[in-house]
Amino acid sequence: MQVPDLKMSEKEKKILDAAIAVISEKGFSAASTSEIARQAGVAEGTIFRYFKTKKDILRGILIHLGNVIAEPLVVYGLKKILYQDGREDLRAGIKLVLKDRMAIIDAVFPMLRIVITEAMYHEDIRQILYDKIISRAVEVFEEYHLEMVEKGLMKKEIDAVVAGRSILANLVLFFVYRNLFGPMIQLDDYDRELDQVIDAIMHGIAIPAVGDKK
Amino acid sequence: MQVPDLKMSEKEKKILDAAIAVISEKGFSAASTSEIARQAGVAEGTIFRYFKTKKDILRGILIHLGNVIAEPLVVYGLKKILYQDGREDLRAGIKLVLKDRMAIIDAVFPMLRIVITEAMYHEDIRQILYDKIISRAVEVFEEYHLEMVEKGLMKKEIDAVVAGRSILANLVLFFVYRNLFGPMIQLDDYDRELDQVIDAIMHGIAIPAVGDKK
DNA sequence: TTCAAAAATGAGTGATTACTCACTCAACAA
DNA sequence: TTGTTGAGTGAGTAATCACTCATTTTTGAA
Repeated sequence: MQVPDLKMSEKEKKILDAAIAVISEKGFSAASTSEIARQAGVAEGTIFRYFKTKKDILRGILIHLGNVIAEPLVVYGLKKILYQDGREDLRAGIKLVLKDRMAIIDAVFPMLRIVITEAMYHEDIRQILYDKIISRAVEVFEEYHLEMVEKGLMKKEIDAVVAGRSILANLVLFFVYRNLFGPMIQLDDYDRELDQVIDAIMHGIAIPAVGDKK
Repeated sequence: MQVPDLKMSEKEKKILDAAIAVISEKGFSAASTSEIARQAGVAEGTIFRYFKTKKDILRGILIHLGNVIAEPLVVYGLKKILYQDGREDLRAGIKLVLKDRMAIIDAVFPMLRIVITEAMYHEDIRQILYDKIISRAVEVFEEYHLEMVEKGLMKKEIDAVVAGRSILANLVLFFVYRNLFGPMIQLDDYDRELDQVIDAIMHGIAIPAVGDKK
């Protein structure tokens, strides 16, 4: 996925694209500015006209992710589910959105990999990640969750954060299992497994005691 | 958490401990052998008597994780749940085990962070991770899952892999949310949130349709 | 106590790093 | 045509890197 324009010169876009590619391949520390320059087709000095330091390139990637990618990844499509009433519609809607998100994650994975990795090591990166993406995602999901509780489709006993995290968690590990460990395992039928994942998210993995209502 | 002995000289242990500390702090590429040596209290040359290359140190950490840490992280305590019959016992057992796992993850987090990060970038590391830890974990959980299905406590419609992944996923994101983003958020009561997480794992976040049995 | 083998050392090596800066040159104004 | 500007350049710089190896220190059997 290419970096779209946004008050950004052609050169700057080229450099960011190259930086994402190289850093995602080797990791931030192992990626050299000389290789980024080569990949971008500019002189090494040019990079430092647009980014004061190498770390500024990382910040640029992160801000870009927040501005351009976070919105479709988090918000887009939720409304589609939000205004369904039937339970089967809900399930189908969730499936659609999850499939869609899998595709988006796939497309922006290089960028995500960089951000996730660096967030594990640097509190300042984590702070930006939280401010630009996570807090916004929580906000959006809280609204959605409230709507679902009012419709009697989601449990009010489970907080929005826990519920949202459960969805995200299952989605992420589904992705990791398929895309990172895919070569090592015998992959099940995608749709069948996704159905099970949704089942686990919606109704859990345990059999409820007889007579239990919730 | 310190590296325990296992056919390992005092020096080698010291170097591994220092390597884990330094690499976990800065990342593998940014960690220098000179700093690892300083932290270990040995000369830089000594490191290369025990590890042929820097990458061998990483391999050493990974193998150590597989040999010593994976077992308690994955297997230990499952039997405690396995031989409970009551449903409330099951819930309490899961809670105990999850709490215990949170503590273990906390203790080995430096090591985990290194392995997870490098696994994201290198297929060969991923392969070792799969062979030494994941495949073993799947094996253990499959046995547990089968037992639970036979007791009528877990759904047979959801595969062991999906069910186990759901538990792991919720546990991991619970940890990440609390320990990495803890400073940025207002933390709920730990036990209350953990109860909700278990609820989400066991019975899902959606309200089942009236008349539904599973 | 003696001495050979093993372990440990740290200065040295060539390669690579992020970053600088004196310079080039295309584009436009006067 | 001449002068001015600033984006773009890439050789240069000091620092740092992983790794080597000649030398010193430690060890333990005789």
